[in-house]
Amino acid sequence: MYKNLMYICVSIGDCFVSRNDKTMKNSQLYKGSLNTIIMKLLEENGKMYGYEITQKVKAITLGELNITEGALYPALHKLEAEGILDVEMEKVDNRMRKYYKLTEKGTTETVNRLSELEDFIRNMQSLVSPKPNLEF
Amino acid sequence: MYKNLMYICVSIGDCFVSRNDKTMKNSQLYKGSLNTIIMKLLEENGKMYGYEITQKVKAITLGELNITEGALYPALHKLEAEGILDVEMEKVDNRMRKYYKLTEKGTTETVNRLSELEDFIRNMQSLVSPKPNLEF
DNA sequence: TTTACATACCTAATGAAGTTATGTATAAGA
DNA sequence: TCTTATACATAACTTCATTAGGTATGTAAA
Repeated sequence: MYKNLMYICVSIGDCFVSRNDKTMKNSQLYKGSLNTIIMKLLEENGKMYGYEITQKVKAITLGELNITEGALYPALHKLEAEGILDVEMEKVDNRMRKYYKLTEKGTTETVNRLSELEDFIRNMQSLVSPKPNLEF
Repeated sequence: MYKNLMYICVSIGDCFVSRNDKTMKNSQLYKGSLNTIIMKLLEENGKMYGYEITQKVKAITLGELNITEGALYPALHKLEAEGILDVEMEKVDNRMRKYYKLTEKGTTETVNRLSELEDFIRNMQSLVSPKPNLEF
């Protein structure tokens, strides 16, 4: 219902939806997973630019996860500074794009991150699933 | 290998492992999941005290996730302040224990949190699994 | 018997990651 | 022309967890 707030209040009158739909809140659970997501997408797609990443994530999660630009760009810069990502500027339709791709180090590191994610998911499922009795 | 550092340096000489094994680092991925974990454990076990929660989590995850006390106790206090948890003091073997259990509100909220966790896991799996071609 | 370890609670300073709210700029469409 | 979409960026703030302590009792080893 939150998702429809914009449309509702537009029909009533003015609405302070500055530029994007800020009514969509990501769950706390996504905290800490951004780098892994970025690296995995780059591993899969070769090279991507920031805006493309936000759109791809939104599409794959059917709108449930919206990467904020304030989180994404600093994250990309940090990964670049750490030598995980390489950057390459390109001008498309008079607009600047910064394409990111994994370095060799980044590719190796991505394998580790994905393995950590697997462990994490497995552990969370152990914690929340009505597990078979351990005292057995 | 990090896990064995304590034993290695003890065999060499002095080692600054103050009180617990501080060499165990949890992945960034766990950030944001602590409240959900606490609430689910309480839903399952009725009532638990703080130390018990840390041990239970360590056991279930086979030592992979270690809740730090600096994270746990503030989290419990916050959940209590929000009316999610009720507290009950009990003295056992001359040691004080604070047993926590879900309030009615807490029980309702736990259902939401678990549903969020399911969505989160599903979305993360969509993002990282070599998914079937969406352009098909 | 003193030292260490386990149990059991607590908090303060710091760090890391994300949100919110902006700023800048071009292109497309109503 | 005004809005929306594309495309980058950062600064202030919040939240969560880590690090690093403090207090106290019980038990086992040195």
